[in-house]
Amino acid sequence: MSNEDLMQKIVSLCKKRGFVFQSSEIYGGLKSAYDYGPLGVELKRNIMAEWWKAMVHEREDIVGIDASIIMKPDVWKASGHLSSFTDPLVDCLICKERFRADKAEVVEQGSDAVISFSDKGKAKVALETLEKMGHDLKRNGKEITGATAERNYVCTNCGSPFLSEEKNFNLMFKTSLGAVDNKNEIVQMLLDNKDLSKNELIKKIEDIESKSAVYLRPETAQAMFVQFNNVMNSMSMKLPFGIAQQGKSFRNEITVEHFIFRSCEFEQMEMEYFCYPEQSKEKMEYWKETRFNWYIDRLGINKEKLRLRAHDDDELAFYSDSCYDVEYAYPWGWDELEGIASRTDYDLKQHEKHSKVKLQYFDAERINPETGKKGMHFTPYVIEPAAGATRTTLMVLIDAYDEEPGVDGKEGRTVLRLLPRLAPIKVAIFPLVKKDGMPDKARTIAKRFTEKGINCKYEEQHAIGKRYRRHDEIGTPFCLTIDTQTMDDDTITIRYRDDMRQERINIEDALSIILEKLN
RNA sequence: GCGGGUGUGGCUCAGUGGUAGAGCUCCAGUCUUCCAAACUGGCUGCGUGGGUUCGAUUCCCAUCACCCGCUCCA
Repeated sequence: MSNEDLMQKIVSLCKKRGFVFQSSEIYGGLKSAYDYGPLGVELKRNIMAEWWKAMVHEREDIVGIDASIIMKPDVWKASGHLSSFTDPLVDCLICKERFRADKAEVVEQGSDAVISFSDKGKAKVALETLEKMGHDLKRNGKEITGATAERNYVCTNCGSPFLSEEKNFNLMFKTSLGAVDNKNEIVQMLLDNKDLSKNELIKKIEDIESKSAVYLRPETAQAMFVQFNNVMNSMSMKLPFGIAQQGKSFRNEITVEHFIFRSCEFEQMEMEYFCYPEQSKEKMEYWKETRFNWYIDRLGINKEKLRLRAHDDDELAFYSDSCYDVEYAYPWGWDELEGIASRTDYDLKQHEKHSKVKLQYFDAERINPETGKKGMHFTPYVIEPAAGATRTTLMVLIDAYDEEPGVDGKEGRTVLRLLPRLAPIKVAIFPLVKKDGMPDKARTIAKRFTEKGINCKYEEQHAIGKRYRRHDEIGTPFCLTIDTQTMDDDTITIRYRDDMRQERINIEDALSIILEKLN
């Protein structure tokens, strides 16, 4: 099976069996937006619950929060997202290349511009385009000359000075808080300033808009820095300690791709681990190992398909002193699942600077080198394991997908070999046939599972074989079947998804056997 | 954003300038006692908007979405 086929099959299975649907499908769909169906929501929640269990419940040193998605814009000014998330993008009108104006090589305004192409043919086509635009230029082989640089940069690809206007592309979703409509104010400003240039007017409109502008968070991390004091004080946290959060984040991605892998609305599982500066190296080692192993031990992912990759120096954000990505071998290649970044004391210090509120830790035992006495305030360093819940869900589906060919003239089957703990439905309970009191008996048994918090599904339609195969396809690890013998001696058959093996067991034992296999 | 491809019932696909079929699924019934059984009957569709035409699912244009590659990815 080719990799492209695999992705198509996953996407198709997701829709067919109720894992993931295209958002707003009946209206033609919305780019990069997906809805989780009845089984998808179970799977995603199970994955996120595993994370929460491992990162919060099972640990003394980490606590969770659930912050609001919209925060005061000052947060994003301090974090740097407002400025660095805004890229001035320009399109080349000749070669169609899109590039960042601030990253283009600087040239002298008014100097001669040479537009060059990889071959004569492309140059010829470009010359025709330019003629249609009303420019009379000369072509010499692969190059076109005679144009003048109108700005202090030209196209990074072909050197053309014929460019679109700079468009500010903000990676954060902007909206406005409050029911007030500022259109009147904008119109009045325009009427009052008819003599201003276009750029000056844009600036003024932005000023008006910014009064009510708020942003959807592009990451969950900032709330954990902003609430540092509240969490530390209310929970009496002692260094090193962590704050964890799961939730939706939003980014106006330039390119969205690979189904739910990169989408504008996505879900994160992030944790900020605060520590003494001198501990940060050791904690980095600890977290990258811990997080890597989580995928193997707690999600049951194939070890061979996971790797830990250190960022090159040129990949590192300026405030970060080291960063590792947990990557998975997706059908399209190795790609990111989680980033574990050492962020130094950058974030807390930024917020301290902007909010004028001290975001520091007080250690009563530590000797302050300045005074030589016990007791010292300082800004902790932070290690941030930031995982994508959405892409983890996709990865789990891909990793679990398997097809078995049919043997002895029997139909082949599709199996999701999910770890039982992650399966949307843990147990399916069937009456062998729909009569002789079997349905009632089966329902009674199903109730005993749901009462224990195990997601259990009763089903009676179709033939028994079809029910088994359908549950293989959605990853249900156990099927229990009630037959005539059950009515006599209270035994049932348990059928295992992975090898289709069947065993006859007592009803009384079913619950404990399955509970054991779920842990 | 660029280039290429795709869009036909729930799924996978076929097909035609005269409003469409198959397999599977689904629903009802008969029958069925363990791995997608059989039989009978039934529901559901040409992504959207324009244009050409007597007539468009088919041709043209636009648009939306998805896939592949490039670009981008704090």
